[in-house]
Amino acid sequence: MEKTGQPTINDVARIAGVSKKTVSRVINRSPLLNEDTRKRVEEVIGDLGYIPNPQARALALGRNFLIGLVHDNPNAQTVMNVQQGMLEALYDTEFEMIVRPLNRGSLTMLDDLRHFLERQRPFGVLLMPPISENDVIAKLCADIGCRYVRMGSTELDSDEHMVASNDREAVRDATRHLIDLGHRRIGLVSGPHGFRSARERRLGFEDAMRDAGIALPRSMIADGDYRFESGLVAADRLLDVVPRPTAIFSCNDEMAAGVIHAACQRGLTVPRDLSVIGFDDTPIAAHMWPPLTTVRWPIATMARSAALKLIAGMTAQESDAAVSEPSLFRSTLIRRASVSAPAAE
Amino acid sequence: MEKTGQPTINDVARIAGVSKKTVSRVINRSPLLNEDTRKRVEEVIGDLGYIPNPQARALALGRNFLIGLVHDNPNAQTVMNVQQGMLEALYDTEFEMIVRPLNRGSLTMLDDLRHFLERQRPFGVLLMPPISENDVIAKLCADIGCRYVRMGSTELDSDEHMVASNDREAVRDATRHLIDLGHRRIGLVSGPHGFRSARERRLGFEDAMRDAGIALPRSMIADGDYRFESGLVAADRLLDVVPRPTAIFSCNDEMAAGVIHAACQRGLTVPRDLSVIGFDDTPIAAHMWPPLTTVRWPIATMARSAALKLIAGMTAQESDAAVSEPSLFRSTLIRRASVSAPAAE
DNA sequence: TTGTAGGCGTTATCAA
DNA sequence: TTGATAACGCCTACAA
Repeated sequence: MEKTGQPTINDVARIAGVSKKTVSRVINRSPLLNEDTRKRVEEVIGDLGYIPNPQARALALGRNFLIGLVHDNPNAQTVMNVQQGMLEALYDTEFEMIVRPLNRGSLTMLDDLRHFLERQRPFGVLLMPPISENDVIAKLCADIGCRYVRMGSTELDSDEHMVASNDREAVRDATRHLIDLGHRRIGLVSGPHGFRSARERRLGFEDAMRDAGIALPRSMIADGDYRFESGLVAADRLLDVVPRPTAIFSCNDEMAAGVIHAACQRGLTVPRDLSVIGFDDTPIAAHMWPPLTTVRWPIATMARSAALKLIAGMTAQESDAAVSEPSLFRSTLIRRASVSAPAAE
Repeated sequence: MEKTGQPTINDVARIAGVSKKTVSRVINRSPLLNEDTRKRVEEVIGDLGYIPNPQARALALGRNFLIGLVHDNPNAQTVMNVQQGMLEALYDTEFEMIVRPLNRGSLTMLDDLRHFLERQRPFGVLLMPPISENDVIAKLCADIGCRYVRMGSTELDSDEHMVASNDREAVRDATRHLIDLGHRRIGLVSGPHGFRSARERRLGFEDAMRDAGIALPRSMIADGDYRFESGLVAADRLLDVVPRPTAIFSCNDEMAAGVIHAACQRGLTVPRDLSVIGFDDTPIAAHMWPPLTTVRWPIATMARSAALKLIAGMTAQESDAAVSEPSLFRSTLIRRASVSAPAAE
């Protein structure tokens, strides 16, 4: 039992009257094993409550059982959803989740990541947007020899390295919903420059407006950074325009909350005076007043799928099922109370 | 350089012309080392880009460099804040954060945790409320020999194992604020049974009411579970009471959002018809309309301090500074727009 | 101040 | 189908 109190493979081998290697074979489900031997060893394992030491395995195998979540996401709920999805995939496997936030602004970001990967040598990493959009980062992972899967708003990499959503199309649909209701002056609160998702969503918005033959003056587009305050400021700008927009599409829910906040501050009523649509469908969307019409972004499902891709072929039960994890996920419009037809003028 | 491409301690030793042990001493900052030798070895380390293999160290030392975050918290923002605080403490150390959610409802929860601790053998774990309140869990950690620090709403353990906030007092102050403004019919949306924080907060509420000599009928207390929906339901019950309460204290922000939601659904205006106070000061508090008066709970700071306690004495720069991490943190009232004096009747 | 020998718990190699 | 032996990369004890 040694000093740690934990039984080791040696204890099992000795008591079962077999060699270490045989025990090892039992643990790793080797096919070439006598049934009787296996039974006997498994019994001893059960009696002793033996648990293979992950550190020792990691050393011997040259890789550990940690899946890293690398992110630099401003939205807490989004990060949590991703964590939850990952953990679902990792549940009942030998893998654990290790979280590594990165600071996009920092000059040392790349070094930080390299340092993390080289030191910790995780089995694989899940790259969250917006970091996932950076090809340099993906290349760094590849060079170091660390598996990776990127989550993104469009396909940026080969299937095995990618899980994507159809943001552009989803936003197009959402915008068309506003247009169908009769809105013509529709404002956009965009996401930050450098975010691929921001670009895709903006393109979707522009698609819909163009398709409907509606002019889109520059004054109807205000830049945001996916944070509440930026939504507030952007909405203030848009609502200053005369004539006022009758609807605003915000590139995420948090900024949409800012938009509604700004409207309330001016004494406007949503949706009577202003319709608002967000993106994400984080819990806040359903919780705010009025409940927010938004695009449901299946980020948790995507993360789960991404994690399964990462460990594909490593787990007993999944084998190649995981290889066929889907790579494209559809976002859909969730209609709630923040949208109505524009008031007659 | 071996097959992995990574240089090992052997490479460094060979090239520097010293023994492995000497290199090891350099890595671990052993005091008994010739300055020249150290310089020479460090140079080789730099040239090679050598990084000690954590798995090998973990095996040799019998412990790894993972700090676990064990939680079963319904609030995403709270969990993220804790993660952020932990990571701040772990920044620039050799420790990494590994996240382990637990399912309080599940019968296998204790086994799950035991399994996690025995398999992974984290260096230490941070226990978040509400599971941190469970003495059985703390005992399990102690028995297994895993360091732990509990975060809680009152002192549940000795200083080295505890980081606490003063919820009862903070809620007493918040409630008194309502009373001072003239409110007499004040409702309470409580937290779930079994949560120590829920109990402390409720006691604080009752303290204030009793101190002010205000009767507290059972109808003015509605049970919640810290989730939005429960706040909605609880508020509906409270607002059905005749005469209506003029203010509601909610034991967390998320439920407070539910309270405001319920009020809006009835056409009531906050704070004119109903004052609301929450607890936590999560971002949603400032983002909702009207901005929520709430109690700021310094959970990220607490988590940072807890993590520092965990690794106290393990880091070079901190040495014993971390031992003196504070154990009690004060929550304070943040006044925003969801509270006013009650309307004249 | 530095080096040698042995061990941490597991897996891989290759022979039996 | 099994087992002896040698890695894996680092650390501790003890010796020099």
